[in-house]
Amino acid sequence: MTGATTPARGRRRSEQTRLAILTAAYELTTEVGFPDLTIEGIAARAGAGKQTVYRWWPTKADVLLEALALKADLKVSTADQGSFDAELDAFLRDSAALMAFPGVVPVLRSLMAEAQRDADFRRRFQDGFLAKRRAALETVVERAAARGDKPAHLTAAFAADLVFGLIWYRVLATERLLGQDDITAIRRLLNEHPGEE
Amino acid sequence: MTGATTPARGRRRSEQTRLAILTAAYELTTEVGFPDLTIEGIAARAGAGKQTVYRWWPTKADVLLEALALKADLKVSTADQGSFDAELDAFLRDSAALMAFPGVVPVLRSLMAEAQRDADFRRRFQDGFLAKRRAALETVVERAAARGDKPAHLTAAFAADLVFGLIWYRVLATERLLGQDDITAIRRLLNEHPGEE
DNA sequence: CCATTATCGAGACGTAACGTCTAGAAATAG
DNA sequence: CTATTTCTAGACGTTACGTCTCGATAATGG
Repeated sequence: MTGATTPARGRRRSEQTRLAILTAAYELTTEVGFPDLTIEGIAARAGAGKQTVYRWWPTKADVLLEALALKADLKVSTADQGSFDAELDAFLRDSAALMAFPGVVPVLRSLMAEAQRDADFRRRFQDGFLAKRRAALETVVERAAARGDKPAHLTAAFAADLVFGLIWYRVLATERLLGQDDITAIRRLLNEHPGEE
Repeated sequence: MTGATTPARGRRRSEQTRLAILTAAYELTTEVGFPDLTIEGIAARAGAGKQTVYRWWPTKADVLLEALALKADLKVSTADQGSFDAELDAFLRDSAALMAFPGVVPVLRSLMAEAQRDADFRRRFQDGFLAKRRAALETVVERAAARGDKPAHLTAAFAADLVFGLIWYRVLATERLLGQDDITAIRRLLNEHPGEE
């Protein structure tokens, strides 16, 4: 039913308008903050009609979620680097780099906050962002397991909970960002081998 | 100036009304959710005037923060148990128990979300909740250090980031709560000793 | 080349909650 | 009894919401 059907006739969606809306949303968020961000404001700044925004995005948070992908480099390194530790290091550096993008941290805060308020957006945020990041890190751990490189007792899911937990807690509850010392500490922690088994 | 002065004359603040407001806020949140929670609704349910709520609390989130302390047992065990591992276990069990209180998880989500939107509340939430929890866990780690019980390379601050990171990430980004297996995994991870130094 | 269809910008509309403010009753202290 | 403070109750203007209407603009199909 809802397949990739119907090229359809009629006027096509304007890519230029789409980009203008995403850019306006991202910039406005850094200027006035997410709570004072309004669909009306986004449309006005983008030179678009309010209806145009409502047609394509259900909420302002969804606009911002898509704008994030446009503004920041969301690529994470999962390439085989030979060892678990090297791939973990690459992953952590990429994550730190992402959050160094101007405006990314406030946007991440806003999106996670909105995910607590709106159950529908929560699902879209999970699928469109959180799950992808998790999958990347879990890939690294699972490859380590296949290689016989993985510390005992460390599951992919638990490793992801730990790493993303640390990152998100820093973002949401503190002012400290992920630094080189943190990366070192995480690598040391996840690479330790208990004597047993 | 703003000391603990002035017993003052005039009518005293009604403790009964205060409790009615806190209870109403807590119950309403579980019923309609934080976004649809309104000061008007709280006042109406409590049989209080809107002005009475505004007089004592700056935002609805502050009402809920105080209601949380009223409804849930916020005590965390930091008593000396002889070993780092035993105290860590007690702390984690207490944390899991707190979140098993009915309604606590949704309230925690709402408060953390609100802390992202309102910088002033963010500070009050830090001081009135987050910092206290951190201090409890850091006490445990520091006592372990004094005892010579603490794993090398583990700082109190980093341990707190890890543990609270895991807990909060679970609450905010997943549906899984802290279980016995998680407690076991954390204890194992934080008690491992690298060979060096 | 014309009818059809979908998108576009612009803005009017009723609704809902906001936070402030006023008013009079109730409680407490000197 | 007088001054002071909190209490419930509700009116008030403001603001953004999401929906809806409108005429214009593009793209397709016959």
